[in-house]
Amino acid sequence: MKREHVTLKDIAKIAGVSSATASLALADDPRVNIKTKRHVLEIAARLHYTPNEIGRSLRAKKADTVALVFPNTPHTAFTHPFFSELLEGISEVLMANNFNFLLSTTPTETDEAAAYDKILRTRRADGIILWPAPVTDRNILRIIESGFPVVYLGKGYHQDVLTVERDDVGGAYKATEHLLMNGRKRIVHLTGHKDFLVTLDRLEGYKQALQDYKVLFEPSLVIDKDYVMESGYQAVMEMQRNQVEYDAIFAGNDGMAIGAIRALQDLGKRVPEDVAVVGFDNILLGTMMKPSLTSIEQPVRQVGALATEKLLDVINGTQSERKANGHTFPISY
Amino acid sequence: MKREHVTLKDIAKIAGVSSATASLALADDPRVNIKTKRHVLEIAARLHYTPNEIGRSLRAKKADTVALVFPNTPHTAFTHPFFSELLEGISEVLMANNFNFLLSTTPTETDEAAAYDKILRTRRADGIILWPAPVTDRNILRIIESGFPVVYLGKGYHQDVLTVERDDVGGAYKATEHLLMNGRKRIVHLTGHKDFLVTLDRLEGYKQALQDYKVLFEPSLVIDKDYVMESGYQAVMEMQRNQVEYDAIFAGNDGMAIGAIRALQDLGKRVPEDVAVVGFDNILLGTMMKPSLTSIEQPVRQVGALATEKLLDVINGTQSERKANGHTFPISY
DNA sequence: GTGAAAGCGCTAACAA
DNA sequence: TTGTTAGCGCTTTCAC
Repeated sequence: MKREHVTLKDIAKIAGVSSATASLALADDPRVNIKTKRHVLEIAARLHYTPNEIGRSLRAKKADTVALVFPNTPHTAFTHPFFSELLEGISEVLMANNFNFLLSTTPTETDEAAAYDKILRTRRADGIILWPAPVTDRNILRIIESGFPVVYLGKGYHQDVLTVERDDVGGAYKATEHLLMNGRKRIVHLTGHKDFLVTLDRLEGYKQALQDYKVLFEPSLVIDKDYVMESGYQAVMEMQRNQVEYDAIFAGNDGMAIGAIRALQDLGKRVPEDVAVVGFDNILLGTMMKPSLTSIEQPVRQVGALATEKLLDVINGTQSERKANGHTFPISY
Repeated sequence: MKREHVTLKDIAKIAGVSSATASLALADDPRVNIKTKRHVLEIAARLHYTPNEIGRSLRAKKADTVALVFPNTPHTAFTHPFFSELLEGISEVLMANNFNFLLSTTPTETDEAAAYDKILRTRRADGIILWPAPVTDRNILRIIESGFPVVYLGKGYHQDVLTVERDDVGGAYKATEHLLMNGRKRIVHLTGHKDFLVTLDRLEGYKQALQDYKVLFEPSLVIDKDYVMESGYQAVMEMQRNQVEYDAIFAGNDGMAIGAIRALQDLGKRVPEDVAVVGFDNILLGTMMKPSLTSIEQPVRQVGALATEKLLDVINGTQSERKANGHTFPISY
């Protein structure tokens, strides 16, 4: 018993006007007679008329929709700790602007190209928010060059792309500095996937801090991991087996930090007395742990919101589309 | 330099056929000559043609899109621990079926009605997945009665609605039983918002277990809270002030459990020796805490996936739309 | 086997 | 001030 949908034509017919007039009336166009307008509006309200956006989209050649595209692989998945915050920031702005929010995930990274293309060509969305891709990903360039409105949530590796990024180098510098100022000398750094720029940036910040504080950088203290909680745990266990000596850990994200702390506890080491640990992201759960997790705050929600605002500007033509438009968020801790 | 879009007409013109034939060729219709077909397909591929889905939607009167609607309020927000898992389950099924995923949030619960209506009438989506609403919410009924394909992620309070729910009573029963079997007698229950059915169900399971184990239910041991980590912390502190005696806590979710554990630790109580704590949701972080959090597993991802599959069945007409279609997920721990 | 034409719901240019 | 017409891109009869 699916009710047929009430359309503009229905309204027009009942009101005894043409659909053009009805359309104008609903758009509150000054040309249409005030009485007719009221009449039309009254009928529309009574029948709970809402314009079919598909029809409107086809006509206007825009979808009033923004898509977030990202691969749903373990390390960039939904379960990524701050992913939900990002969604929240994006969603807020979109809803406030009466835009729709399309979520597009791909099972693997290689399918990403297809997903981009699809969004691009099916015209289901007017713009795309891109999740940071591996630096090796060449698809990004294609999208950017297509002229389609895009905002990239990371460091732009193309002059013309709109970006919103965080100061990962600076954040990592602060984290490391914090440990150095507490007198730590042998600071382990647990990295994420090395093919992400974020990872390289955090490593860079770590190195810079060491250098500024005249502590020799020791490659053996950098453990390549993958942003997963379990890896933090394993890293500590591996170091135990390899008899690595260290008095602090700077983890590439909070997940690894939490895993590391757990491992340290299981080994009977005291945190932070024996080993101090600093994370990155400042997820809420860190504050409730014992010991509390020291972490670098990531303004993820604001990143999402700002990225969306900038994208909408481009879509609405409020802003010149192709300009170096990078914006770096400061990171506090 | 926004490139104009390549349309079916373009393909047809270049191929030297009518757009009707081009359309049939692309749909692999047997009527069209194999040679023409190949020719058309070749050109389409070369020009990277993808049908405009808006046009197609308008014609077909369907959007190939499913919307998830929920209020973005603190306790049902994105940051809800298992929210991301739900998204993942939904997303997986939708992408596999070439459906689009629309995320629709509302700033307040009262705006939800508007959001539903909008989705319903703008025809942007063919079906809706409904986040569990407060039992007091009357909007749900309107949607259900509208005949629009809907699946509700909770206990149906309408005979005709398709639901996917979890066995919250049973889960809470198990959690409480676990504590009782460990010899605990004075078990505190931290509840979530009382106007959600989940909350009432968990309370019910708690009561049933007590009864079955011949432990007197004591209303003063039920503390009304709101599923937020901080509240778990506060609850313990309040009980301390009020000199409530207890030897176990069954928290309505993991967040409150984690908060409670932290408070207990701050008060110098040992977990689980002095006070045993059981949570609900089994979020990943619980396993990395020290002490590890005992929790009731929620198959949230599967709930999302199943809900989506059932909804697609309804949309595709694979399944009779209006039938008692409840499905209860078993909960393990 | 192919093309012409109609129409999904909407809006905008143009006429009246 | 209102109506007529056309067309966004697509698919689907119905002729040929």
